[in-house]
Amino acid sequence: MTRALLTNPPATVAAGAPITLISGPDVWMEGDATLQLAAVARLAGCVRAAGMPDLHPGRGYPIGAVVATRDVVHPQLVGGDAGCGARIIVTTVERTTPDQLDRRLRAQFEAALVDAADPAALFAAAWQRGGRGLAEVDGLPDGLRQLAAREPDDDRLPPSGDPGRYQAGFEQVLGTVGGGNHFAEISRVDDVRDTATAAGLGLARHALVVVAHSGSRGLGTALGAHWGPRPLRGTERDDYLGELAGACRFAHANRLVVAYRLLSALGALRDHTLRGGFDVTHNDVRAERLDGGEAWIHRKGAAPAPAGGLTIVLGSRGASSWIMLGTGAAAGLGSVAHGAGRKMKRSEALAKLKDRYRRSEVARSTLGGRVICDDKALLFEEHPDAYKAIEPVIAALVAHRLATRVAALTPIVTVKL
DNA sequence: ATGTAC
Repeated sequence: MTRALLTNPPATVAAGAPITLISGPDVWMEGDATLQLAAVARLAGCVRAAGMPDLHPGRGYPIGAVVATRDVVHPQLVGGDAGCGARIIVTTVERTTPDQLDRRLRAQFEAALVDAADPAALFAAAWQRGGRGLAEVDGLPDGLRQLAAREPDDDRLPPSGDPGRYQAGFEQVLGTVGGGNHFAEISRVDDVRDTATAAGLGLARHALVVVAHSGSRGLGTALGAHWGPRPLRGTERDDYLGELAGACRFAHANRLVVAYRLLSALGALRDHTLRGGFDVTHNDVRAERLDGGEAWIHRKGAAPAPAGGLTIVLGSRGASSWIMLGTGAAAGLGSVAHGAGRKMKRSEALAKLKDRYRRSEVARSTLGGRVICDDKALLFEEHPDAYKAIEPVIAALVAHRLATRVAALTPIVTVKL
């Protein structure tokens, strides 16, 4: 059965909803992950499931999966890191002074954002309007407010439910990266494959791009704890979706503040040094068209890739990220992988790599980039060796026509503070 | 992934 799952083109597995596995040559997939995907396809209301080439085992449910349901929504298929995603902003800056940049990055990420702003107003702005909301909050740095004013409003359903349940202190985490695979990064455009699309983003070879990969931090965990592991229907489902909308907007605001901090350290906050950018959420559930009807599309570690939509597949500090252009292909449920995907569990990576590398080696990547991280365990847990190779993942997405390549970004400095 | 407890 595992062998059948790993065939290419995609295989369909009996029992439960049809599953499409987006795999290809040299894409490693752990058997446990495909078993988890098969289990997901048997959940209440499930009509389709897709495994992306970064599929790997999660807690109960796999990461790198897209699950379509009718009527029922499963909060567990979004996970505790609800609203997590990636944000990029393109600059015209080409040069940095490494030591000065390190100092500036530390200063940015170690400073408190909220000192001068009213906490309740800050939380409400992020929950209600995401990054755009920060433009209206008094007391925030001018550069951040100007960056926020450039943001379009979110087109998803408006937040509802009870934000009062969650607003105790979460504004404190706005602008923080978090742990695990989250990072803030300055990277360089080193390979442009689609010049027209790249030009639309203002993206030119050698230019520096800031990348923020983070989520709603403790807020998503609180949401998951409140709603629990059961399927939701009717008004309960709608209340959850309203609160998820708030958490997703909060996560978007968080990534914008992280991007602001990177741009600030880089000295790229002026109008003439800023180009385009975009933000994608890869842990989410939303209503989308499917087979002529509407379905709830759950994404857990899968980035939306609608026809003509920009998206990003995140590399590691030892591998490039790829900006891609979606096709909206039904086979992938309008999605792509969110990254290379883990090859080793965190505990396994720590145990194996501690003996393989010195600590001075893990703070530097094979691509010449630097890592700013004070957590020794995290340096090993998130080492590039703990991840699959990115190139076969991108090649599989292209071969299955889920997206096309726009440009590759090579990490220069990765911040995990 | 996270905040907190062990």
